[in-house]
Amino acid sequence: MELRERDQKVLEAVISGYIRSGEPVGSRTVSKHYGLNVSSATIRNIMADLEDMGLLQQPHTSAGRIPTDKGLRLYLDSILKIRELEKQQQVLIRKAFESNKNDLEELLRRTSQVLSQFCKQAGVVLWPRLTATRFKHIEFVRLRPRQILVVLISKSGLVQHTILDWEEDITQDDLDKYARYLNELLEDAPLAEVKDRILREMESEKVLFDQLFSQALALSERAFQEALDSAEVHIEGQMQLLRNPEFADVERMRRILEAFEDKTRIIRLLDKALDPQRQVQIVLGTESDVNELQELSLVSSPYKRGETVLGVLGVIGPMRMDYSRIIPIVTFTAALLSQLLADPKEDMAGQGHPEPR
Amino acid sequence: MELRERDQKVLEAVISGYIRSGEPVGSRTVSKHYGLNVSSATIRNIMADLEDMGLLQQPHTSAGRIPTDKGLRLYLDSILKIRELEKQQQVLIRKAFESNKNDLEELLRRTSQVLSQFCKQAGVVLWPRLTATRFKHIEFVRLRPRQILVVLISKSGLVQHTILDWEEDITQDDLDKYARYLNELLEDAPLAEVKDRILREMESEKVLFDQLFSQALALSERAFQEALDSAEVHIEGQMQLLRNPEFADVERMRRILEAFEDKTRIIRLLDKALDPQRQVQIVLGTESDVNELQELSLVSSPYKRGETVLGVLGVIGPMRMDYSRIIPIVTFTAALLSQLLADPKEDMAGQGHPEPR
DNA sequence: GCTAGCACTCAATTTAAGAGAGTGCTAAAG
DNA sequence: CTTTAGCACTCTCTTAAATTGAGTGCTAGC
Repeated sequence: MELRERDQKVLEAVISGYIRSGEPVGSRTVSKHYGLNVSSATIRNIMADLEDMGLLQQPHTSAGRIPTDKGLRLYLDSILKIRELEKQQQVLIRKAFESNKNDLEELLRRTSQVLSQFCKQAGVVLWPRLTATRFKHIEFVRLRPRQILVVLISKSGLVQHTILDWEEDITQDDLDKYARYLNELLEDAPLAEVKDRILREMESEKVLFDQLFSQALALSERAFQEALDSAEVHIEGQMQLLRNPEFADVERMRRILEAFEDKTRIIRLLDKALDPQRQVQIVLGTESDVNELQELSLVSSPYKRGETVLGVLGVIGPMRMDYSRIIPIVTFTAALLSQLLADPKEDMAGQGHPEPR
Repeated sequence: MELRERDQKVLEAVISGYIRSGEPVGSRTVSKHYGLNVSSATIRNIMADLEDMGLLQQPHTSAGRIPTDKGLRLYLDSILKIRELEKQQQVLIRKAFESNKNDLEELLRRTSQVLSQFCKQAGVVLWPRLTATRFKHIEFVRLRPRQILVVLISKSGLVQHTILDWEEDITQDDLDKYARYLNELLEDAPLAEVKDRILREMESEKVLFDQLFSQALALSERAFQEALDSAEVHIEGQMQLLRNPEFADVERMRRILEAFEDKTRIIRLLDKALDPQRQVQIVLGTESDVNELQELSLVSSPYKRGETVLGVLGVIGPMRMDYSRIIPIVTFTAALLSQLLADPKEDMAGQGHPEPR
């Protein structure tokens, strides 16, 4: 079931017409405005064929056609040609990043704002996986008896804290000792390897006979467990979605926005999109397993430092998005963010120039 | 212009009818369902009087009446009697707090969830003002040359961090010394006084001649400046608002929800409601200066540790909320939170039992 | 001062009629 | 065999008119 050149053209015309207007596209419109020199009747025949193939569908008899998911998928995979982002837009986006606070979290929040603003949809940024960064510092603070606050800082400046309930009370002095020991032991270690390193250390003789060290390691193990599992995502401009006419129905919109409140779903979705191989990935809602997001679609791109993928960023909008406009924005933003991250901080695996202390 | 008993009754009937249904309430309904033994014609006369007084209004001729802001205000201030929350509900709310993680931030997030869930509106919690808590720990980490990450921990377990750009490079060893010095100097100090204490210390002779100390103080001053100014608010269940039929208009709803995205507005609103004198405060949107929230209303209550007001929590919903149900929930939740906070951590001014180290 | 009754108003709902967009099919032309 | 013109048909959307119903204000009588 191969598509001939002309059939592709028609599919493309229907899809881009639908993306522009949100309305079903009829044969007349296609024959007139998309430069195929055939009559509307011919288009109708082709459209009927495409419908048989499951690429188009009719909301009702005597309406125009809209793409099915399958049709959209085909369009995205093999018809749409992705251009580079216009220079002009590039400049604007660069400018939006200018008030560079050097604070990573700030930078990521800004990124999601930029995405949302330029794409007029919801912008999402999945926080860097801690496992992709390097250890910088750990600190224990005794909040009250048997309760310890652990602050973990990655070399990139991400700060994570957890409160641990510990069976046994530890004085602040001891905690300080633990921290000094661990800070030395783990200096500059990739966080992904930290747990291994702790386990290896736990087995070494030196530790086996030192109550202090072994407790420090046990403590840090628990701390890292909590820290490395956690994932965080920042979503900006969800309300832009309300601008899309297809979400005029409040009840439906409410369900969708409620799904956004539980971020674990979004994280799951983004996690799936974290494929370092591909520069851009598009997940149609129907392809995901998140029921509430069926009618939406995600355009995402991983961002990296050097060769290491840190996280993903992207845009969530209605299936009917102007992909030809949004894809370049997303990939450009991802590249720009990667560039901003690469520059002055060396945090990535395999390229550490440990700084002098 | 005094209201007679009966007039009050009618006002109350109209308001509670309107709150229940969201529709204008007619004279027949009032005379039938609200146990005043007078005919609808009499009610009509009274309603006309109340309208003259500016307490009621008609959306159009031949519609029933709805309260004006003034009428609502009068109702809230002098007619509505606030009952205690039903025992049954109390138990449910207590239960919702049970998985007590001891983590303050977690607790506050949970609180806003509870508020949103039980009130079926948006729940908000203004984070404790750092100035109301005590100093626990400060830590400096040199991220890269001339860039320092400051982590500030309050005794209650709140963690704040900022990145400072410093003119001059400081080694991690020196930073550690600074931290030790400051941790000793500021031990258990109320954060509100910390800046004073730093300034005083800066003038003392001991420091004047010690380059190290003076830089430590300068650094910490900048850090505290950033930390103490920041305010944070957690909002949960905004989407519940979409459930209210008066927000069926997507465009209007979008504007409101967009206002939520910029939290500074909400913070300003809550800040105004932070009156330690009153157990519960109600701000009608029209009384606030936030344009986007004109159609909403806030029911809030301060929460404390001991006698110190830490922050505010509350519920944001349409003006037409079931205040008689929501006010008890809000005050109860505030009291419960205060109780949960009071118990095992001693962090409040004037009652410190500093823990042994 | 209260109430029954009635004329009147206005929004919301229902109904009917068109208009418009688009299709599928057929038959003729290329 | 493919393309095209033509036409009947379908279905939605818009508009206007008619109807319904809730509610009011006013008046006159109790």
